[in-house]
Amino acid sequence: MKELNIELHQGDCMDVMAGLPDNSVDMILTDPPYGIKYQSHGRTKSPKFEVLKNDDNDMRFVAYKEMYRILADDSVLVTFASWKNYHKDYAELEKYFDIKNVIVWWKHGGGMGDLKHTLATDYELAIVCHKGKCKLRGKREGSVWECGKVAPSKMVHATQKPVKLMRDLILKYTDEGDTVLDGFMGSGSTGVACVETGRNFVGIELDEKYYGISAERINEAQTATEGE
Amino acid sequence: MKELNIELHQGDCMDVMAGLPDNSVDMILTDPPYGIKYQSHGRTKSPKFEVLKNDDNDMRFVAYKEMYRILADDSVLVTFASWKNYHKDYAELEKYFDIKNVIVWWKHGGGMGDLKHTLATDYELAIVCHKGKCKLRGKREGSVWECGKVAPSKMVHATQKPVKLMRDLILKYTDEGDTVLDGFMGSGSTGVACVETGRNFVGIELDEKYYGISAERINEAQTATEGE
DNA sequence: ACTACGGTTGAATCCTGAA
DNA sequence: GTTCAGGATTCAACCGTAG
Repeated sequence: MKELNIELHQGDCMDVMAGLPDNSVDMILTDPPYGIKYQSHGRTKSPKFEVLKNDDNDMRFVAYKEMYRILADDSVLVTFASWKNYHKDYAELEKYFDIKNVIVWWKHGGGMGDLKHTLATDYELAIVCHKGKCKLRGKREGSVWECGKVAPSKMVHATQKPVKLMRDLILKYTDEGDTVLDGFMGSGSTGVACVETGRNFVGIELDEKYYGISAERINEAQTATEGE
Repeated sequence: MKELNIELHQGDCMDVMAGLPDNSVDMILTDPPYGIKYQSHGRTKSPKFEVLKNDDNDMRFVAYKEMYRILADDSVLVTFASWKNYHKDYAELEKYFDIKNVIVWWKHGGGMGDLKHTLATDYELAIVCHKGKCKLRGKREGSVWECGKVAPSKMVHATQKPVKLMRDLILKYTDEGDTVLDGFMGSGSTGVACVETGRNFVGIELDEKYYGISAERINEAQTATEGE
């Protein structure tokens, strides 16, 4: 396999993105904090994961604008949302992009909270934003994608996305050798998916701990795919 | 089975709702025009169905406020949306209601449009809005509901919802003998589901033709369930 | 290869009290 | 008044281990 260009940054995504040229990446696939101060596992005492850094609306909204500049024409930005913050992200993204699809990631499995009065929320939304016209690779598909979530014992980040889901998205919107950007790496699933599918990757993470975890996971994926 | 109270009105839903007392219905289940000037089957010449009447944002937004008044405490309004207008409805409904869930109705099967550049949208969203606290009947459930769509050959309305879907929603949020309101009847599926589940029904439809179709379908359902 | 069983979990929600 | 933080609560599904 041709050698990939993997470029990781620890720091604020606005600072790092400022150094990236216009129209320079072929896809942006990212999962910013939703602005809900999510405390994983409902525990405030000895939580498994800390509350996320950068967890406010303005942060990601400013980033979306900068991402539009960096993204190449005829490419997509895919960003995640829950039904509670979706309407805010939609209204913001609509200013720059053509929103052409919203994919429902059906993750199955229970929810939490007041289950007498509310249904368990077992999906998240992926907003597909076009800059120009990005053609879809592979076979024709619907907008509800079933994919199991990461097993709790294997979780290294509170809101970790499955590599399989990221891989499917990358395969749908890019070609081999393209470059993918993730401004909020978290656990680094996007980067791992890039390595597995032969895409170059630019990853940014503010939190030192998660930067380290991301780098390690991506490195492991590179070792695993060597000699293929 | 106890005799049901079925009350159908042909006219503007604002006019009819003005005559309904506060807190007088136990659920509102409705599917207003989405404000996207939907022309069924992509045809502008000799379309199968005409462009819907009442198809603008303001109409349903004003109606939502009036519906809040009519709805009893500890009950829900369930209204449908697509991902394209969801953010507008959400922002409006949030002013009056507690939005507690958004159900994804996964209808399977392809959509239309530019399939080289967009995925087929094969779901719609049902926004569950609480006035007070409405408890859920039956077993605990997730938020993605699979239900096949109405066969094209049996369609009598451009945006017709399956009776099964409406029945499941009614069973989840009401008890037998409760009263359900639909301010935008369309094909009358909500009314048919009420008859089948033993709920009283108040239905309103502006369009004369669809009012007739609704009345007929509901009437047939009543005949079919007689003697049960 | 499978099944059975028990512990753990969840982009949550409610309530109370402090600031 | 209103916002914010902490602790209790939730249960079907999933995971991991044993047999």
